[in-house]
Amino acid sequence: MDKRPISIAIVAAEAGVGVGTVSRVLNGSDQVSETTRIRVLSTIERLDYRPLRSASSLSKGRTDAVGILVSVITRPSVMARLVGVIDVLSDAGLDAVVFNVENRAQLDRHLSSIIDQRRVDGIISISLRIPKERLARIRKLDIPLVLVDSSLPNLPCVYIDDVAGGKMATEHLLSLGHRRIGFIGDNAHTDLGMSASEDRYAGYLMALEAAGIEPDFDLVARGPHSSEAAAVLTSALFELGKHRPTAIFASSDTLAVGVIKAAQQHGHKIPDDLAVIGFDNLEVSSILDISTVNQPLLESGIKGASKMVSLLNGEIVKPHREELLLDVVPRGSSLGIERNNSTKLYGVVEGPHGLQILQGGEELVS
Amino acid sequence: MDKRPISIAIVAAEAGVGVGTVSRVLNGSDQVSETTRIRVLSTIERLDYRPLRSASSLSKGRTDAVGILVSVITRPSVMARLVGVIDVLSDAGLDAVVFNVENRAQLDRHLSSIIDQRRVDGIISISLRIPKERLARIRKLDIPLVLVDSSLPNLPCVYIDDVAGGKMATEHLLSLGHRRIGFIGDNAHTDLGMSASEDRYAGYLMALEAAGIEPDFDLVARGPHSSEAAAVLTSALFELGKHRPTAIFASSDTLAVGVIKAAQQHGHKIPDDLAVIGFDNLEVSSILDISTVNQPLLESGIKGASKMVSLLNGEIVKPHREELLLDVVPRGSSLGIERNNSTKLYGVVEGPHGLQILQGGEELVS
DNA sequence: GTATCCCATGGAACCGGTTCCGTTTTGGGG
DNA sequence: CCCCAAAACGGAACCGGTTCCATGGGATAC
Repeated sequence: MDKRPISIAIVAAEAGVGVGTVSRVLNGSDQVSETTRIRVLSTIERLDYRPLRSASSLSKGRTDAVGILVSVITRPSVMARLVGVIDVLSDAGLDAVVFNVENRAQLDRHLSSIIDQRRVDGIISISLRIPKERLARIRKLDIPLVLVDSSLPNLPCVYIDDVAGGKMATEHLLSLGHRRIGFIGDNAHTDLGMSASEDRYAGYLMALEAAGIEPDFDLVARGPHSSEAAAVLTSALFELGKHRPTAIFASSDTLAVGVIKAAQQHGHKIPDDLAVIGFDNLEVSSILDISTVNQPLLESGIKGASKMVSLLNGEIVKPHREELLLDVVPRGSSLGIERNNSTKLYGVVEGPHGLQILQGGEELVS
Repeated sequence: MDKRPISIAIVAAEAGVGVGTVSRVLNGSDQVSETTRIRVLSTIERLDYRPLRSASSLSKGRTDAVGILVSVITRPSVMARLVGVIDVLSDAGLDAVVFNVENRAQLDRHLSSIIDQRRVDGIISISLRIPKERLARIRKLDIPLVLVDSSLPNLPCVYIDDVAGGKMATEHLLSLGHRRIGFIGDNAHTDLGMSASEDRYAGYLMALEAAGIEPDFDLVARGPHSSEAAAVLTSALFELGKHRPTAIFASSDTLAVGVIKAAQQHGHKIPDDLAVIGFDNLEVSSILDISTVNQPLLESGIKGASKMVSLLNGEIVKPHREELLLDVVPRGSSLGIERNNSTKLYGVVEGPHGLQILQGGEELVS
């Protein structure tokens, strides 16, 4: 029995060639004759040789891995971006090393570990604000950095205009005739710098002002990013009695779900007694028929990761900073038109054991 | 300007010590005098030296990284497990390299890349069935492998008894007096081997049989894993008229959401006209008050990753194979008792700009 | 004072690929 | 058949840490 795993030297000896040749075969160099290539490949096969990634990394001077810093990964919106990032990196042959960041301490810890251990070739930050001093260091060390869902000068990034989005959402409610419009958002996350909710709030205020409406801070409420919290806040708003809002802009769909749930518990009809619009266009808002502001989540991940791939290939990143567009998706929670939006998408057939909807695309292959 | 990054040799020369000593300082060996340690550390600081992970990996013979194979990452249940895994690995100083698997081809591609490039020290598989031939290879090569949400003989794994869970869910509906109980589940994913839905279906059949009820396959429907699909299937079941089910067991909460939505669209009251129970106890089922079977998702990830950490440390994995327990969480969708479950968890206070719920735990630190 | 032991230390060998440079082989033209 | 350019190839040097072994020096014991 061979004690140590097969190395390139053993393969070379066994195939009767030099180590350089084996390496060239492995890396698809065209400096190898067809005969030799076949001989080497068959030897590799026979010995079951598996090159060691870290050795390759050491000589090549790169890890072929990208660190992904993710703010509170469980949020569906963050999740969708992450999926986009991972898919693109995989296709480019890059490892996706994921770091979950839930508070400032973790952010610092992971950042310094990434930077100081030189374990990855670049960093993609999702929905996070990198602290100034870390940023300076990353820049000085020339570590490729791409921001997804945030924006900083002179850095490649993919972002949206949350202020404009908040304005659009509020204008949608205004256009339906509402004047007492409430806002429910996240607590300001000063530690992680996730300012989306506050930015959307700013847009909300702008829209009100443009409509000549004095903002009523009794209609504004903030809490943790959960449906439950939003439900509680909404209940509190209902205690205003006849001064309660006739419409609510929730700074994310997750919150909108809670708003609607609370309204129903109080016996209020959606949207007649309370119109609701959310933000993000999560899957849940589609099924629950919640109006929302659509933002391209998956696409933001895809575009961000593509920029990283370009950076690592030494190519020029085409649109260095890229703003993705938003659009209002009006649904039943504000319009009151129950749209039977799904029925025609699927064909129900008789299966061997009951009804069945066949999957589309690749799933059919199996 | 120094062209090349600082190496350990430069640090050693600058500090007037040998490379061995610097390495010992870096690795916290106690074979270094305090004076020397301080001098080396200050030199490291001064030169801004950052050790290269891949070089260390090469000498040490390990990567300190773990590959995580994740089946369709976007599913909330899978997501929760992943979070648990990542957190534990991070704490153990291990990199989490995530591979998203959406079909059989991807599974094969990622597996062979992981195995053949020796890029990670171990593999954690979440909700996937590893193909037999790959498994044999992994075993032969002695690559540590831990299964989360699946089970195979002689492998460390964390799993649940889906059959028992399906039985529990169905028994819950039976205990409420229902006799015409429908089942809505996923299409069988033979390619990825995610058998949870079918296993739960088996439990459903067992419970019916135990209750002396002949299964009615007209009440059984399968489709893609989405609320929309479940809604369509539910609508189809309603077309049975007076033969329609009085209760439905949905093999996951995501599907249950669609079931409820469809019922409401048809003007049916939950749970009076239709009782519903889901599976997984996702966040959404809590806010929408959906009865469900709780399984410890986060915990499964935590336990699975812990086993991996033990394996890599050469320790004995305590419970080699671990079954996590399930329990029925009865909620309004089957019982009809609207539980006002959230209100008392939060304290609403007057904030500077409207109402506010303060975050709990670590968020308060900032 | 000297023998002994142990702790601290320097540094060479090593991990397993990649790359460059020098040499050999090949192939085609004269 | 010979010559020369180009292609194919071998292998040493190198990437930057870790580890083991040999060595030096200080403390302790006698």
